[in-house]
Formats: sequence, structure tokens, C-alpha cells
Amino acid sequence: MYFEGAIKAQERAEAKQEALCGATSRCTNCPARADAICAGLAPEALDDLHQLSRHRVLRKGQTLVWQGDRTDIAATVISGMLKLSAATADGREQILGLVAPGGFVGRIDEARARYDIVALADTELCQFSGPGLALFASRHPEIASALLGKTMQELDRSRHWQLMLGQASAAERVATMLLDFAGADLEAGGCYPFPLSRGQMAELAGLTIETVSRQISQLKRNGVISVLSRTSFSVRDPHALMALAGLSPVAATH
Amino acid sequence: MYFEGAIKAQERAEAKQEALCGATSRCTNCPARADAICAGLAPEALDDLHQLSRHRVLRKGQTLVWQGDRTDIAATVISGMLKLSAATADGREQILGLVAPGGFVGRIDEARARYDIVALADTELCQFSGPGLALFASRHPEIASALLGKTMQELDRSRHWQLMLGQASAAERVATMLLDFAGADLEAGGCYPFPLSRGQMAELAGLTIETVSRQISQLKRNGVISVLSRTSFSVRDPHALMALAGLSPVAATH
DNA sequence: CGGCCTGTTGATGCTTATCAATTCCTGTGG
DNA sequence: CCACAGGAATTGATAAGCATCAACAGGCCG
Repeated sequence: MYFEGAIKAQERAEAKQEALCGATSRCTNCPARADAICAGLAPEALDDLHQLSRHRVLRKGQTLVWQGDRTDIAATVISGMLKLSAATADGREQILGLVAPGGFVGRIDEARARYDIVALADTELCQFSGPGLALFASRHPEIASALLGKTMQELDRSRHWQLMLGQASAAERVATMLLDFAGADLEAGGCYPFPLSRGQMAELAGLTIETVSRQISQLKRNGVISVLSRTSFSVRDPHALMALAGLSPVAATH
Repeated sequence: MYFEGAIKAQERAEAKQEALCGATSRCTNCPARADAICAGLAPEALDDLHQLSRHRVLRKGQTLVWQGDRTDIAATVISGMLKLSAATADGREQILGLVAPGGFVGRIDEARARYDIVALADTELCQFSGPGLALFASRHPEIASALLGKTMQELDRSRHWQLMLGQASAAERVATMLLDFAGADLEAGGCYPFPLSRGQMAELAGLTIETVSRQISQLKRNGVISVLSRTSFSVRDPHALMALAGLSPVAATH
């Protein structure tokens, strides 16, 4: 789900090449537009929205927003990947969400940010000011509706993890993550990437690095998956993996 | 936060008495309106919205939506309290959210419900059809904006619990819940209700009944709180309670 | 080729779940 | 008003699961 869009990231190379030509031209060629809040916007409205936006590039590891900042940044991810993560006073971290191309981050109102927003890879953004976007949305119901839809989708994802973190065992959490990485086109023998390091997987699943590693090793031992490299795996027994993920009521709908 | 609105529930008695008089009259007297999505709507628009709504009463324990149902119910809570909860295949339950008067539940699009919606107390609703409300929102930016605001607020709450469930110890989770029950007006000696049973508190915090009970007993032993009855407690040492909750970065902003 | 970061594996202990027994409210009926 | 029944809550004993600490292996880049 999160990661399907990431594959398109390579395709953006050419879009990057073309220097500042017409505003609309950049938008029509935008690789994220089909999934973004501006999808299906009429040409002249798209042009207006483009006037409000600022193209921005984050390098891997760079932080867009710091937890506790008073900021009203809003943005669509064009390429790359962002993570939203909150840290506790004593340094424990929890990844709250991942945002793939076409996804939306930020707030409409200006309030203290409750989490960091950090680039997991080099990331291009189409950035807006929150109030500016809100004003635009008030005049363009299709944008307001798209914003609501994106936010509800994020709410569903967050609640899905709420269930996982509250009730699932380590094995169930890891199996669920792998299914998520595999995406919709899960099949026996299929090869999929680990888009996150073990440490990031641990932060997402509310586990330690060691536990994630052990669970992956056990799936390997049981013949459910093969680990091809540090960053990719193949699924030998999709049915077993889904059975292990078990409690995810959301899986079926993705 | 969740529970401040609940106190107003008693005040609704008179509103209930008045039989069907003018549509707008019912809305203007609605005890939840100040916090609901219809707050600040112009009189004629309010009247239009009222035409789309259906007043409904749920008895305690009654279910509005079943997990897995294909439904598009949307509603504002007028009085009482709803819980959103998801169950795993083997019966473990997790409370995903609580909705107090003025709060909004449901979906705009028709999709499979990912969680149950159940009344924790006798509850009055102002119910809409999702698409009907969406259409209304597309013509009334202030409603679209209010819906987005409510949804973002729910997203913040869900992510707050994501952090709790992923990283916090049992002691931290229970302390955080008690602070939540106390609400904004926390003070030494202040007396507050347990709006949830121990079992419900456990479902919310991702713990067992026994662990919740033990944590409360320990807070009692350490002089941080007193338990006055099964359903109320007083805070002897607010500072200690906040220190124990510790990692909640959200607490400060409520 | 060597250093370093990431990941794996092992040993141990703490936290919390589980199972079981008892006590305490609360509401009902005598 | 008091006694009693039944559920809710508390407390205790034990065990499972995961974190923590520690050592080691493997791959990548300079």
C-alpha cells in the first residue's frame, strides 16, 4: 500500500530534467498527480493551485518538520518517501506513518507539530502553506473532498497500527509488515524489497531490532520467505504468511 | 479531552422533552452543536442540513455499525458516548477511539467498516447518509472544513495512542489514561470519574484487566491518586501523575 | 584490504499475560 | 433497612514473550 508508489520514483528522472517551463506543464507531467489531491483538477484550477505551491527537495535523512515546532506546512510527496515519527522524552521512537508519492502531509491549521517529518530517501515535495491551501480548498470542493479522503485513509492506517500495536504478537506484526511491503500483487515466489531498515521496521512495529531480526529468521527457517539480500526477500508461502498476520481485518480490503 | 463533553449530557433532558417542533428549533437547542460539524452554520443552511438528518437513539451496549459491514453511515454524537473497536479473529479487542458529544463518526464513502461502533452509554445521534453529507459538504465549504478538522483531530488522537501502544509501559499508559479522564482542569485533590470500566480501560490501553488494576493499585499505594469508588478517583499528586505519563508529547497541548 | 555499519544470534532478566482465588461493590428482593 | 446474589475488581502465583546486554558475522565503501 505505502510502497507501490515508490516504484514510480525512478520514472520521474525526466520530469526533473525539464527546467521551469509553463506551470501547468510541470503539473501535467507530475508523476504523483494521479494519486495526489490535485488529481482530476480542471486545468485552470490546477494552474491556480500551482501558483500556491513551491517545489522542494529533501535529501535522505533531512527533516521537514520537527516535533514541537509551530508550523503550518502542507505538502504532497512527488517522489521519495517520508516518515512521520514521534519520540519520547527518553529517546524511544515510534514511526506513526509513511508517506509515499501522491500522499499528503501536514496541517491546515497552525498548531504545534506532534511528530517529526523526515525523508527516508531523497524526496521531492510540492509544498503549500496550510492556510493558503485551506483557502483554496474552500473554493474548490474537489480539493476539500480529496483532502478529507486522504486524511480518512491515514486515519484508517493509523487505527490499523493501533490494533497491531495493542494486540498483535511480534510474529503477527512482522508478518503484517512483510505483507504490506509485498503490496497487492502478492504471489508465491514473488520478490519484494525491504523499503525500511531493520531498525525502521522495529520503530514501525513497536519492537526492537533484535526481535524483528529473529522473527524474520524464523520465517526463513519455516520456509515462509527467503531473504535474498539485505534489502529484498521473496515469499515462498503467501498463504502461511497471511495466516501468521492473522488478525489484520484490513488486509482483505487493500 | 474525550470526556469533557459527556458532562453536558445531563443538560439535554429538556431538549429531549420538546416534541418535533420546527427543524431549526431542535438544532438551535442542540447541546452538542457548539462542538459539532454544524457549529457556526448559517440558519438556512442549518435548516437544509437538518433535512438530511435523522435523530436516533442507541441504548447502552447497542451496536451502530459492525466491523465488516458495508455501510456509509455518518453521524454526530449529541449525547452519550460511542466506542470504536476492532476485534481480532481470535477475539482480542482493541478500542480505537471514543466519541463524545459533538464528535463525528462514520465514513463519507461506502466501504467495508474496519471496526465496530458501539454505544458505551445511552446515546443520541444526528445521523446522515455518507454520500448525502458529502454532497452537502461540497456546497458548504464550512462543513467540509469542519469535517476535515474533526478527522485530523481523530488522526492526532489515533497517532497519540499509536505512540503509547508502541512504546509506553503499562504504568505510562495507565497514567496517561487517568490524565485524559481528568481533562484540562487537573488539580490536586480534584475528583474525576472513571468513564470506562477496568475492562474497557484495558482494551483502550492494550493491556489486561489485571495489569490495569495493578497499576491503579500501585498509584494508590504511592499516594498519587485515591480511588473513591468503583467509578471515581481523586488526584493527590498531579505532578507525579504527569511525570509518570511522561512520554506523552501531546498532553501539553490539550 | 581494513574499518565500520548493519544485521544476526545467544544468554539472561524484566515486564506483562495468564490462571486462579478472593474481596468488594451494586443492585435487587425480602 | 438489611441480606444476599452476581458481577466487577483486586490480589497472588506462575509462565511466556520480548527487551536488554553482549558477542559475532557479513557486506559495503573508502
